[in-house]
Amino acid sequence: MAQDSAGTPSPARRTTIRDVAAAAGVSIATVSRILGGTYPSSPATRSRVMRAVHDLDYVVNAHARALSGATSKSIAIVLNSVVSPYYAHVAQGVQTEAAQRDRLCLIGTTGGSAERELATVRLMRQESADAVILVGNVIADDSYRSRMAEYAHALAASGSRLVLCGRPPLGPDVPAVVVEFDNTGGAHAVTSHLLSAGHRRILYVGHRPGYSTSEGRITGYRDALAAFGVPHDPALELDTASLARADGYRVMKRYLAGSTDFTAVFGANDQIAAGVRQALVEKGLRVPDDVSLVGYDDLPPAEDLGLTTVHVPHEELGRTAVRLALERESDDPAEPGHVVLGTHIVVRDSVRRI
Amino acid sequence: MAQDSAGTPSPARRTTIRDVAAAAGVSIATVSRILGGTYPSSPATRSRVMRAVHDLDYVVNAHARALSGATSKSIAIVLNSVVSPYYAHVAQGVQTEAAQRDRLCLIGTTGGSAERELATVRLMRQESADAVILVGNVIADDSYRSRMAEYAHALAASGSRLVLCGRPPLGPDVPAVVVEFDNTGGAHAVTSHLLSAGHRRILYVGHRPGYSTSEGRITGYRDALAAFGVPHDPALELDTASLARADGYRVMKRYLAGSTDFTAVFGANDQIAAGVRQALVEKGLRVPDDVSLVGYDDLPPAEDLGLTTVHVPHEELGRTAVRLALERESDDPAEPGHVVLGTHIVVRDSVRRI
DNA sequence: CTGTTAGCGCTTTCAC
DNA sequence: GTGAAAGCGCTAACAG
Repeated sequence: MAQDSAGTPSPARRTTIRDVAAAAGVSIATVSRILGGTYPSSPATRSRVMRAVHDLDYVVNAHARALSGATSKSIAIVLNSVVSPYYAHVAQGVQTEAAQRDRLCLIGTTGGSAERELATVRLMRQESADAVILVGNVIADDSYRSRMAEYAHALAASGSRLVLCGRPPLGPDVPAVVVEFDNTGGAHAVTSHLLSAGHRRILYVGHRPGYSTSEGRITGYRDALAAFGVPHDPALELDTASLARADGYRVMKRYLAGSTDFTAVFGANDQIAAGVRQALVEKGLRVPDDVSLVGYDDLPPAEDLGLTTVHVPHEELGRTAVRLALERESDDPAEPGHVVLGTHIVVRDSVRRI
Repeated sequence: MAQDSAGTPSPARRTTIRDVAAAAGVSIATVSRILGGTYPSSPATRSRVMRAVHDLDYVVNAHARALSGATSKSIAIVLNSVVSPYYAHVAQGVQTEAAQRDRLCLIGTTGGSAERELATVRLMRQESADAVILVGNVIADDSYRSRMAEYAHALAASGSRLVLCGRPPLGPDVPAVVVEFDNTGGAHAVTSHLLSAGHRRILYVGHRPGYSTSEGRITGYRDALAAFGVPHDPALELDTASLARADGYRVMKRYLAGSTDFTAVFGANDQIAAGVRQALVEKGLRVPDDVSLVGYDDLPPAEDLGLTTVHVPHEELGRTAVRLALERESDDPAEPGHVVLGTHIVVRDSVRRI
């Protein structure tokens, strides 16, 4: 009797190219060529092969294909978390662009831990991803810089590349491409918007010293103030530990207990602005009647709150990251590989002229 | 002169296990075993190998490893989009649990297109993912059922498995596991909450006939009404095309033009509720003073709006999906593989007793 | 304990 | 046009 005839169903074995070849009565080389596309073949053979493929519901083994030299096709994205709208939108952009270029998307989250980031990047290296895209805000200290340089070189050494999103560039000797937003410009624009409406005492809530994004935004704020000849008052700049709504609420509440010497608030992002708004409302101050409020990012809950804010093209960031990573493959490596995406202000209903 | 000595940098070749073996002066088998862990080896050899691995910054080639039989380690998740908070939270859960089990997470979005779903599932098959997790709301028609059965069998045939999240089960002959929420129970609970507060004319906004989730929720609504002896009035059930905020707004606005014969609104989800709220406010009706409002999901913007809603453990859904998929590997296949996750009501400040 | 060797499934020269 | 055969990098029997 035939082997494997007994009751135990043989543990699922994937149908291989060999099965297809046998079914079509051709060699595996022929099957490979026909499936590969660009290759001459007789219509008769071709249809027999295709029929076998269909009947057997054959799909290639991506691992075998990758191993045998065919360029692998995957983009890796590494971020803090997927639930934050900021990251989610960037991830969506990455995924969309990757799919359009017929590439698989590998995803890993780090929860902000450098250790998990390292592990994740290593994992992506194992998978030989075409590119590894790192997203997110970070303190650009020496430890960060050397870690990134390490990633960049390791990836470059195996023909992959590192893309940094919303993070500061690393220097010319590091083989990484950077895509970021114009934080300073956007912050300058909204601050000017407030200043034009007559506001002079503008609270900045949610600064996080050291974080490049934060530094960029507060610089725009200060520059705009200076441009309008408004003296800089450090007491109006409130730091927070995170950019979560709760922090905006907490810090604003505490400040309100001491002083109300301001007419407008600039939240470092929309979440902070939402928290600020809550604190104001609880204090009996209405937006925009009593206090004007602006945010940054144009993500939920900006629209729900009718918040004037700065629109940031998050999804475009993701797409650009993929595009850059892939296009630079054939490019000359002399190019800087640093792109800054513009932002624009979105006027809703949270600012009042005084 | 040596080959490859000229200017052109040889196209990045990844360092292989052979390089490590050579550097450490051992065979590749030894390297493989030492890196594999569970295997005896002399400390001396071991340290030499580890040193070489470190010096060369070697990482295994996941494709080669997968090809040579070592069980691949990846979980695929397929969803409409990552930017919707609903999907984002589920994805986060999947990713977290996958990482904990030391597995890579592949992600694909379909934008709701069946065609792209098919393509994505095929892609995941090529990658030989341990499991393919399909998330999201869907009309459970025959076309859907046969498509899922096809996926399930194809995946099962190659030792993988299909997991359906928030979708109806397929029947006992289809090798798929299902994880969903108790939509009916949650809807029953919030509706009862409104009824207990004295409301009798309760508008249900956002029904989508045919969608299993929607059917479950409206059933809970109707059952609760019946339990309180309130007659069912079909005119109070408003359909929408999607569950987007804009649809809630539009439908509510239209309804308000004709009638205001209700004291409470149940939004099919929080987004719908947010739109409803906007329409109410524009009409001069305040929440909860004039109209009570509840939602479903407990996702943003529920908290911002102080919305009483039903908390749904989205992240847990993702984790459970991974757990089920992986644990059933060794399990007996007789088990149904159908899990229903419970929900609970979250009382905030959008319901008033009358 | 360590080395040799045979594949895993596929692509790709090289012959025919 | 098509087939035969040589690897891709790794793991897992087999020897030693």
